Amino acid sequence: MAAAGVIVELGRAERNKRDKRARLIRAARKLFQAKGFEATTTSEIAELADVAKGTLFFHVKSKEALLVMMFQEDVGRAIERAFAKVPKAPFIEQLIHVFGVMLKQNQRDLELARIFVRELAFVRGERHSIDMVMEDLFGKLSALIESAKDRGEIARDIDSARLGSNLFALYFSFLTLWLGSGAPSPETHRPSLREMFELQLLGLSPPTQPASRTRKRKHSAPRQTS
Amino acid sequence: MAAAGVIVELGRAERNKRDKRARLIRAARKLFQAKGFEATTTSEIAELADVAKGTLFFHVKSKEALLVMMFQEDVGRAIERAFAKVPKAPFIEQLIHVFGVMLKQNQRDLELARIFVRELAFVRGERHSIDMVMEDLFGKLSALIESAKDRGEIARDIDSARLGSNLFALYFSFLTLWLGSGAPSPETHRPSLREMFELQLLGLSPPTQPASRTRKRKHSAPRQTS
DNA sequence: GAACATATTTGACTCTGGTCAGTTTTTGCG
DNA sequence: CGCAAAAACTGACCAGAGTCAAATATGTTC
Repeated sequence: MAAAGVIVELGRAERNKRDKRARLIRAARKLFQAKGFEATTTSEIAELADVAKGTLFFHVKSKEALLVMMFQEDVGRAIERAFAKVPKAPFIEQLIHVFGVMLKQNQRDLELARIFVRELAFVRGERHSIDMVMEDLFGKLSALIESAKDRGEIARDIDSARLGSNLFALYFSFLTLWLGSGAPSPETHRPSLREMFELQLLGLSPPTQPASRTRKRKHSAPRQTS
Repeated sequence: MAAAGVIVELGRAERNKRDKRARLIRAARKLFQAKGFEATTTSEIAELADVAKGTLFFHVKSKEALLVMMFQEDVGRAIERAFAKVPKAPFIEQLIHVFGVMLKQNQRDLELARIFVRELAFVRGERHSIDMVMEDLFGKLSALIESAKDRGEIARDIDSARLGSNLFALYFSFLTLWLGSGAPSPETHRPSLREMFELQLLGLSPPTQPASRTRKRKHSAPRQTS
């Protein structure tokens, strides 16, 4: 099949099946980013990917699914990036850093982000993918929590996975509400992500050392808004 | 207008403007519940409401908006119901009760609930409505928290509004994830809503009384699943 | 390599959400 | 009233997502 001869004439034909999906996503990305989600038609995507419209829908369930796949890649990369250089700072600051990166990622294109989040609760069919990314994030979050335990910032008897999932839940709601009221910058009067995290973390520090119950402080962390 | 004569011939004509919207929502509800969201066409809704399709879109922005409005009513009512008889029990139980009612409400029709949640992050345009319901819920939640403070279950220096918003955030994420994996009953291995709440509430009790730091207990609340 | 089975591709076609120019109704005012 | 401006209404129309029967490519077996 890939022996000597025909290397030029192949055009559409050689690219094997596994590529198709990637090609479609790439085409979709380019168009979505250039013209926006609504303004891009599935026919255009198919054309740019050099396949017929029917083929597109043979590989992908819907236009939205395309957007979700594309975001999956981006979010995955954002997670890598975020965890690649977690600051050596109090746990709360590390959280703000990590989720700050995620937030910034979404901020790149509000329309797309909004649709992505919207579809999250929907993704029936594609069993894995989304869960993959989720899995990954949760794992890394747990690790972060574990080391916070080592530093004595968080009590040992707290379940890391559980705490990670709560923190993510807070982030997710914040993101949703944020996108819902479509403001590019931080936001209205709603509590900030930092405040939400602080409240969750309150009282999770170990009882060991002296002055363990440090609740009274209104805020405490150094600046660096979010 | 409504004097002696014409009472029979009036058909479409008398129902004044304020009714229109309600009529449309009622028609939509009937059809959505009978045939499902996708299967119902906007033409059908318009017909059942006895107006032209164009009129429907003059009053309502989109098919989805109709669903959201309808759910708004239902959710509002569910909140009333939930807070009408909050059990005289530990705060966590009260929470489970309240959000349990909400969850059950959504369980009535998974497809519709899914779409409702999906649109929540979107509702641009209709400034109020959704926020109204939100406002209401937050207020009632705060009150609940306040009385928990009075009972000494929660420290006074915790901001009620803030805690309420965190609890809601946890609920919202749980609901989204729950609907996302479309299981009518509780769910997979994901943490339960109760567990999420417990972790948030951990360490928020006042330092006053003895044995304040009750963390070690794995679970603690009396049964009554959710 | 013939004959059959299965997987992929295609584009004409359908169906429906949403629009819009034009018409009817309501309102405001001298 | 008479009349003009605004609001509400209408249904023919359109664009574009998603379908499907037929065509083609790929794989398998003897």
